[in-house]
Amino acid sequence: MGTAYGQFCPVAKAMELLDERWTMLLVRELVMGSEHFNDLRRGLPRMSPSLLSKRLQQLVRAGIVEKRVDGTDVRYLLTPAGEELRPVVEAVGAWGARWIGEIGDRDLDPKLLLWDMRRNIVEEATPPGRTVVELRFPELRASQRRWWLVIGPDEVDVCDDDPGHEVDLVVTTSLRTLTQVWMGLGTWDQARGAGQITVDGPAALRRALPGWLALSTFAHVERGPHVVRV
Amino acid sequence: MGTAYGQFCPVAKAMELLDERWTMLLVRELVMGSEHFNDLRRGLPRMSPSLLSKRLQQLVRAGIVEKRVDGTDVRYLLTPAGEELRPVVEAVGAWGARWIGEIGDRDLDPKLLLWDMRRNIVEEATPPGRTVVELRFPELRASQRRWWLVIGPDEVDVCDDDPGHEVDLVVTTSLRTLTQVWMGLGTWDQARGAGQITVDGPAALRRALPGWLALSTFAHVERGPHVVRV
DNA sequence: CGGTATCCCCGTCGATACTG
DNA sequence: CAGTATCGACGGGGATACCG
Repeated sequence: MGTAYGQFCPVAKAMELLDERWTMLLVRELVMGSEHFNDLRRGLPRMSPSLLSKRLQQLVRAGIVEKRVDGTDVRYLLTPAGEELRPVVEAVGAWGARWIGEIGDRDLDPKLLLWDMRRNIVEEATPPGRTVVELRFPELRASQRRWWLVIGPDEVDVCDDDPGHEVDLVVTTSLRTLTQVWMGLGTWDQARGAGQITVDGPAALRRALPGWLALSTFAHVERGPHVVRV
Repeated sequence: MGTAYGQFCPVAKAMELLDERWTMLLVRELVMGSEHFNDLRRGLPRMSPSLLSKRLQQLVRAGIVEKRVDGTDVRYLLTPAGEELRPVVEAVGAWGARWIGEIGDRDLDPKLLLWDMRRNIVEEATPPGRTVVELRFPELRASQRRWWLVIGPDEVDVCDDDPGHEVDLVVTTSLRTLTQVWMGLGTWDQARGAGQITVDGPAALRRALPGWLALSTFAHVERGPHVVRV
């Protein structure tokens, strides 16, 4: 790992493992349930594959992650020690949600947002059969303007080009608005009331939408004054 | 801070502030109550003063630390946002105490151990007047072999050379044993029973010692299998 | 899908010295 | 006590290409 701190303190020893760039975010992805290399990549799009590979090896060596190979299927699973990092990730995320000020445009990413949303969709609350939701961010450049969530009976897909299915719901908003709603800063209904989100489609589907589109893990953290600059 | 992650996730935004080397340990020192530059240095002896200065400035800019200058007196205090990092430090330390395997010889440091002990001494439980405890680590080289804790009526001093006062108690042990007791791996009495610690001096003082020499903040964490290698 | 290999730059950090 | 100044190396990590 990084150079040792030369301290016996448990905080120091733990941070020798955790303070390298990307490591905590990788642990976050594992805690959130991603197991495959390319799924981890989707949650960490700015991390190079070689660095992801290196970090995974470090965590395996440390005893935090188990690499389970089953034929062609490779999974990275948290060991019990790794699973117990969940409270650490939660404490960090709760602090961030509570104190970090407004996020910059550089931190908005439609692909990442959709991927996060995908992970939290409440399958039991989705309509039977297949539901296709199109998301439109008119302010973005063409290649990032339209996205599709294909909520099948058994799985959810995120597409950045038209999957060809008939669209059931069209959500039009700004990327910032949807990100903020997802993070729990203002509610879906507030944003709709303010005209910042419009939803087109059958009334039943529109009403049901907030029921299965669960928000971020940290959406319900009680907020502080958001004074921290980062 | 370090390069941005380009993610809106609160974990990512928080780690942009916290994942640089030394930062979490500096926050630990502040959470533990150190306020002066040179006190912070004592808790972070391998950190260069310029880097400490830089990190403090970063934390001040971020809104986590307040630099309060009062004449010649300079103090670094946690803001409310910084104070709320305490649960993060505790989660990290608890995880480390529970899972990190045996610490290496490189992580043992008598000066740091005594400084940590000094901070946790229960002043109300110390004997009235001045008590001088000499600690002996026979296995260390001469310059690190003898230490003195001078527990005055109002303050506690750590000395690495003879303060000249009459010594009330002499504790002889190995640095590793004392560090492990301090961290909660085995008790004072167990170590004494095993002949790994001897205490010489008046019986009343010997009996009282464990009462005012409080252990590490993380000594009472329930331990796991200590399988993590770092 | 699941990674490795390579290359090179730039920034961090460590070391040391020095000052008000 | 409370820091700044300087400087060099080293290696982390970003980018890119490529393989099984």
